[in-house]
Amino acid sequence: MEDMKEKYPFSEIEPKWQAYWDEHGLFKTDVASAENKYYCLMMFPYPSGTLHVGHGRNYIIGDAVARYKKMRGLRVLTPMGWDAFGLPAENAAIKTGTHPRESTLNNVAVMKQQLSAWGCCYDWDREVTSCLPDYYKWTQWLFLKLYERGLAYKKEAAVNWDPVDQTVLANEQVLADGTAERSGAKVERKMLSQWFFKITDYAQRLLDDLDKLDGWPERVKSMQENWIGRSEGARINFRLAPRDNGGADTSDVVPCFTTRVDTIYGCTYMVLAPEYPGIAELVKGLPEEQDVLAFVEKAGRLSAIERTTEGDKNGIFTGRYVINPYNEEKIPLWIGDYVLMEYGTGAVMAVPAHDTRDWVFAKKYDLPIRLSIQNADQSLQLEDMDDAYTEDGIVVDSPPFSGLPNREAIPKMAAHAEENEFGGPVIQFRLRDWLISRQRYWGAPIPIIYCDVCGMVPVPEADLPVLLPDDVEFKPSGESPLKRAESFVNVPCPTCGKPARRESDTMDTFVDSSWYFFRYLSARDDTKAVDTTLCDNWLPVDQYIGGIEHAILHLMYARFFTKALYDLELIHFEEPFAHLFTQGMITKRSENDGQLYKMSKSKGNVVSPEELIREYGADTVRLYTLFIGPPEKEAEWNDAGVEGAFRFLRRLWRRVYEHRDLLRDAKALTPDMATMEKPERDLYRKLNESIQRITRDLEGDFHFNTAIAQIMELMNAVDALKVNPDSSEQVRAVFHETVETIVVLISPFAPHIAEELWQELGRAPSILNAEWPRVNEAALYREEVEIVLQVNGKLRGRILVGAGADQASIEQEALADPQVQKWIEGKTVRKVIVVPGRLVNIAVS
RNA sequence: GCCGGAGUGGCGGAAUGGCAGACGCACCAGACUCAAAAUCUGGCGAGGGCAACCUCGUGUGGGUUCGACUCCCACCUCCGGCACCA
Repeated sequence: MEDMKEKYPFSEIEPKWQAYWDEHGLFKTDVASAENKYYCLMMFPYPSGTLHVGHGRNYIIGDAVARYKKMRGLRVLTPMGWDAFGLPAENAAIKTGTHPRESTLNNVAVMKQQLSAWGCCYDWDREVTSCLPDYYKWTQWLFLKLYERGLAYKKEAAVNWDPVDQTVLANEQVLADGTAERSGAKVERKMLSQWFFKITDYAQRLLDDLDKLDGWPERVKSMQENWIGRSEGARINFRLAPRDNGGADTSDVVPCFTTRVDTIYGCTYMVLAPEYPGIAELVKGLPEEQDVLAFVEKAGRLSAIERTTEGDKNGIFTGRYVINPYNEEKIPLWIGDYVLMEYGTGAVMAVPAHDTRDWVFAKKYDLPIRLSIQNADQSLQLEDMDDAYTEDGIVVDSPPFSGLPNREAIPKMAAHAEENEFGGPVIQFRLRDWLISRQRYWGAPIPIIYCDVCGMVPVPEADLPVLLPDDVEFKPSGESPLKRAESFVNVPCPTCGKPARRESDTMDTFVDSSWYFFRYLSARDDTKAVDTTLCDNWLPVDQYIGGIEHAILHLMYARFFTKALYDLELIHFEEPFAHLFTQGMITKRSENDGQLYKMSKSKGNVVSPEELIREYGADTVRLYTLFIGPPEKEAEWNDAGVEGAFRFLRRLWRRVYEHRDLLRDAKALTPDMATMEKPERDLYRKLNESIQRITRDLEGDFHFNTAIAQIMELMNAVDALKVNPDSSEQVRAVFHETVETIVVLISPFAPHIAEELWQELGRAPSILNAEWPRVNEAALYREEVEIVLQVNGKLRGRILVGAGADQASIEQEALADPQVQKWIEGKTVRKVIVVPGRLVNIAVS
């Protein structure tokens, strides 16, 4: 063996061990057996080309978990792949002319190299790349399966239009402030015919099954719950009052949804969304016609954000009336821009006395207001109110329901609607169907053909994949660039053979990422999308690791896909991820304004790993990243902190170097508690306490920061032992065992140095095959324990007592302690609390 | 407004209801050195005291308890999600 280098030679050993792991395929997993399986999954990245240390946290955490679990004897599956379709590559192509496939695959190669330089190991035999035909063929196949089941459908709807990326977006991809999640553009509304996945069919199941996800963070579950937005209420059909002139109407019912049917006797008007179907019909020939149509037209031009600015509500009277089925009252029918067509029925029963929005609208347009709920002391007076009363109370002026507490009235009044066949209880969700069409090139083509004779025809499975053509001009025009590719668009109809046209839109890239974790199990299988048996054996994923930014988007879509595949009987489980870990973002102060931001080029606060790895090595970057704070929380990157991690690894290296001869010779020695003196006995106890604590930290929620702190403490204790070649046999034995154990304990975090030192200590590589250290319970025993002495809860001293000391004698000793004497002198001892092994608290007065 | 999470030294952070501030960073002092770097040793919440020690201290105010960063109630601030969703 080569002589050990004095200076920690990270730049030599790191590439060496990376090559070793690669050659020996240490993370290549045979999935034929699922015994002791552990599926460790990291969200696969978009290959943007360069990773910064903020991205790195995800992979470093995942790699540490995978290494730890492997050493615990589990058969770990850690695959990696690429979410490789997406707009950045296409936008770059527009600017530079480089084909997205080329730039994407180049970026994949670069990022693979980066991951390797971080020491992150994967089973690359299972690599999936979503932009390659062997993957997107199956994305298309799954689309067809959803289509067959009616879960993929096309409809005309008001959709979110991103004017910068020139494409439509799903609701999930629009932020609360009305800007696009990706481009930051202000989203516009457009009426377009688009493809949707019917995720709303799964709303209740997606909500219910959140309860099963014990391994998920509460906040992610709560975010999904908010997003799904279930509310219980009632559907009530108001009758349209006939025209005065007796003219006919296409429909004579206006249904509405309400969660407050108890207030329906206070309903004084009704409001329709401007997009409500048939408004033109409704007002035809009335004096109000022109004004109403102008109002509708104007509302339609406003963006979602302009329309939904709270407070300002605009409306117009239609000239028509509806009849409240509870009291047969005729009330005016209005149109209001605050009513959403997408929620409920697009019609709202307005109860200004008990709804703040209706109150504002009624005041503005001088509409009548009527109380139908009274407060507890019956003191509500309309004249005194300056806002709606939305609290609970007693139903009034609502025969035959008057006098009921309103919460009790709700089910009774809904049942009344059902009995009389003008409505009944219903559940309403906020969740909308998932819009998946994108008017862009770099995505999986939607496998549908439009034939003038046969209509919409799915591409036959045998014809998959529908390949993306290469010769396409990328100019964004608001229509898919594929639409201008003649050879792509013009195809014979698969059914009748007549000339037909292909769908030219591509799928949202979130479709690709909704099923990749199934594909890892059979990535090279060209006969089917997913392998049912392998998936059933290896899923749900034991540990999923990724960013909180996907709390709703990807994680909801993937759950939906899993349930849909379950219904298709392609798999036999309904939730894909048993445990979810969302790591916090790494932030850094911007040099521009000194504020903390997520790392991004535009903020000028990006730390790239290359320079750090060159200067300190990958193990230092890994150790610091894991030590920076609790991994689920945000953390601020601090360059000085990196230095600290480096110092620790260098110290560990030096300690082994300094004592290399002693360590080699001590290999044959065994720690024996019977012959240990106190100093090495203390270290031996500390060693075992550390193993216990570190294991607990990792088994819990991956508390790497405290685990690493514990290793540092143990190292401090090693140094305190002051070992030298003349030390006793037991000192040398304990020293050897402790150093060797430190190397094993640190190996998930700093694997390169651990491998090198492991070998230096005369062990055969790889350390990944080493067993995780076990606690020697006997070593934890203390002959003497320190007892803290308190008087009235304040620390007044400490004593050492034998481990077996009984409460009475501890109490006696405590009371005899001079410090304690001082504080209880002249006072009455009222109570003495003895917590064995911990403290004595003496209450005096 | 509703839902979720968090407030601890100069900084990142640690503490099964039982010694608040582990570990690291920064800083200060000392050793080594011609010197520097590196390394090693020690100190490092605030206030008081020559000192032994004492008082205060985990966002604020109450409460439970022998004992509260930890549990309960009310509130403040910050972060995230939802929000004209009827």
